[in-house]
Amino acid sequence: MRWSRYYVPTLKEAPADAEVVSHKLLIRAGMIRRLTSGVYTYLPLGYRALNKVAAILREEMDNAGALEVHMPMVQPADLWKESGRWDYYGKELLRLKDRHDREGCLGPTHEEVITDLLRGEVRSYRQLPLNLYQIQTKFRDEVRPRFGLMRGREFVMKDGYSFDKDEEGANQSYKAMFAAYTRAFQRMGLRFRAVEADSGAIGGSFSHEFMVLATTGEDTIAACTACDYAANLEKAEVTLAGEPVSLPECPAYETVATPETHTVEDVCAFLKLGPEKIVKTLLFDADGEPVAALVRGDRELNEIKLKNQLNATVLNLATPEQVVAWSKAPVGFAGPVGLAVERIVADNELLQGTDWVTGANQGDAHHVHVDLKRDASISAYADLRTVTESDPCPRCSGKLELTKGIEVGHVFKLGLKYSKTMSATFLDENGKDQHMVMGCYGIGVSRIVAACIEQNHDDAGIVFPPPLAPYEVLLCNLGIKEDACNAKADEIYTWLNAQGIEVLLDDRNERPGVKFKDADLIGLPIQLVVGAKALAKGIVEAKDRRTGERAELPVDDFEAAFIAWRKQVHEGWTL
RNA sequence: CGGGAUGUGGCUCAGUUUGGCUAGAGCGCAGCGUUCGGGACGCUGAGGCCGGAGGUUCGAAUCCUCUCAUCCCGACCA
Repeated sequence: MRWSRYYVPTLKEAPADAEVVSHKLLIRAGMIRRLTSGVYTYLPLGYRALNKVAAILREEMDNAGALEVHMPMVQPADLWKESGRWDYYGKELLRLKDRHDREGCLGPTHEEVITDLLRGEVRSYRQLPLNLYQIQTKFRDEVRPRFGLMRGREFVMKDGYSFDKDEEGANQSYKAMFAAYTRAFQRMGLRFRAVEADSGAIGGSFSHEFMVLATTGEDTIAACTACDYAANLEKAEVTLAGEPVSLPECPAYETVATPETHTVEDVCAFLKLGPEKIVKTLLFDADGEPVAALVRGDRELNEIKLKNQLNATVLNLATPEQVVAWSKAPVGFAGPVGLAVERIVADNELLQGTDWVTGANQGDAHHVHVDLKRDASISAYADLRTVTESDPCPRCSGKLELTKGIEVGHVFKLGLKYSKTMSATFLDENGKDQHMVMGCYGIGVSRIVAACIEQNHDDAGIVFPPPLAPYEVLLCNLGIKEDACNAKADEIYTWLNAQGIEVLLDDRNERPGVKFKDADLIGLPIQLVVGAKALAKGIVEAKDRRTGERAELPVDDFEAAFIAWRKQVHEGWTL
C-alpha cells in the first residue's frame, strides 16, 4: 500500500478525553475515531490490526475443530426470558422494541441464540460434539465505558460454544479451547496468564480468564510465585492456616458505650484495639432478603464470594434505611449478637479467634468479649474475604503476588445451565433424552488490540508485535523528488509485495522529520529508509522499531541482507 | 445510579470571575515561494449561529433556568 493513496490521519496531540495510552495512541495513529460514548469506527490501519487478531483466532479455532458461523445481533426477548436472563442481565442489556411492539435486545453474548439453534437441529448423540464460533460485534450498555477500545459498549468478540453428549466430552472441549486460546495468545506475542475466574453473569461451573499483563489493567490477579496457581482476585481462594485445636476461654460479653464510632477505625481508636480484634458486620439485600456477612475488621469482604455462597441472583449492600430497619440501629453498629436476620454467614477466619468486638445493634454501643459460637447464631462459615499478598497460595502454600491484568479471554464450562432452562436435548445411545453439556468461550478481539498497545509502546508511539501489525514493514522514501530514490523504493516495494511481506510505502511529499515521527507513531515492526545520501553510499537503512537498533543493508545484496535482518527482528520478539 | 468537571473552527486550548469594538492563538487544512535525514519558515486564505432551548439586559461565549453531550472518581460489569 502506498501511504499517499491510503488514509492514516495521524495527530500530534491526543484528544483531551483519552486517558490511557492505548486510547491515545490508537487515535493519534489514525486507527480509530469515536462516534459516541464507547462506540468507535475503525479506520483502515486500525481495522487491519483488528483483522490480524481475528485471522489468528480463526486459524486456531479452525485447527481446534470449531466451525465458524454468524449469528444475529438483534435477538428476541422471548429467548432471554426463557433462559431467565431477561431479568438477570440488567441494564447492560440494551433492550428495544420493533414496529409491532415486540421486545428484543442487542446481543451482548449468544448463549440463548446458539442453544435455540441447536436444540432444533440436534436430535442424536451422533451429531455431537459440536463447537461453533463467530467473530461478531457485541453490544453491552456498560454503565461506564472508558479507555477507548478497552471497555467499549460496542466491541468485536470471538465467541464460541461447545455442545457435548456428556461431562467427559465437555471437559475435553474445554481443554481443547483452553489450549487453542493459549496458542493464539502466544502467537500474538502477548505476555499473558491464564487464571481461575468467577463465571459471573454467563453462569456455569468453572472458568478461566486469560489476562494480558499490564499495569493499566482493570483486574487484579493473584498469582503464586512457587507453583502455577493464578486466579482473579475476585475468585482467589483463602485457605486457613489450620484451625486451632482450642481457643482461649472468653469471658461473658458485655456492652460498652462507643459514642460516634461509625467505622472500624473509629472503634479501634476509641477502644484502643487493632482492627483484627473486631468483627465487621455487613448487611446485604440478597434477592430481597436481609443477609448479614461477617469478616474481620482488617479484611475486605469479597462480594462475589458472598453471592456465590448465598446462591443469590441479585446481591446489593443494604441501603442505610435497610440497615436501620434490620439492625434496629444506625449504620455502623450492626452486630451478630441478637441480630434479627435469618442468615448470618461468617468468614472462615473468624473460626480461628474469639473474644471479639462487635456492633451491639444499638446506637453508640458495641459488645466486647463476644464468642461467636456461644453468643450468635451463625448459619454458615465460608471463604468470604478477598485474599491479600500476606495470604499463602491455596495450592502449595507458596507466596502470592498481586498483579494487574486486562481480561482478553474467558473460557467457561457451562454444564447444563442453558440446556436445562432451554430444553436442549438429544437422544443418547439408549434412546433416552439427555441434556447437552455446554461450554462457552469468549475473546475480546478489539480489546486485544488495545491490550497489545498497553503492553507494547514507548514514548514515540506504538510498538506492534509482528503478528498483529497492520503491515510488517514501513518503507520510507525520503527522496520522492529524486529518480534514484523513487526507483529504488519502488523496486523494494515491489519485491516485498512479491515476497508476501506486507509493506506500507511512505511516498508522501513530506519532510523527513514528519515521516520519521509518523513511522514511530504507527509502530510497524520494521522500518526501511531509502534516502539519497545513503543510496549514494550504496545502502538502505533498516530500523527495528522495538529496540531502535539500526542496520545498513547493502543495495547490492539487499534481498539477502533484508531477510537476515528481518529474521533477527522476529527473533527478538520471541525471546 | 451517586460525586466532580467540561462543552468556543478538524485537534489542543485562551477569553467567562468583573456582560461592551469585527471571538482569539498554536497545530492541522488550501494556495504560492523558500526549505528538505527526526513533527521547517514566510506570505495569502478557508473554516466558528461560542453544545441546544428559553430568559435577564440597550447589549450575552460571559449572568439565570432548563436540557443535551462528553470525561473523571465511585458503585456495577465478559
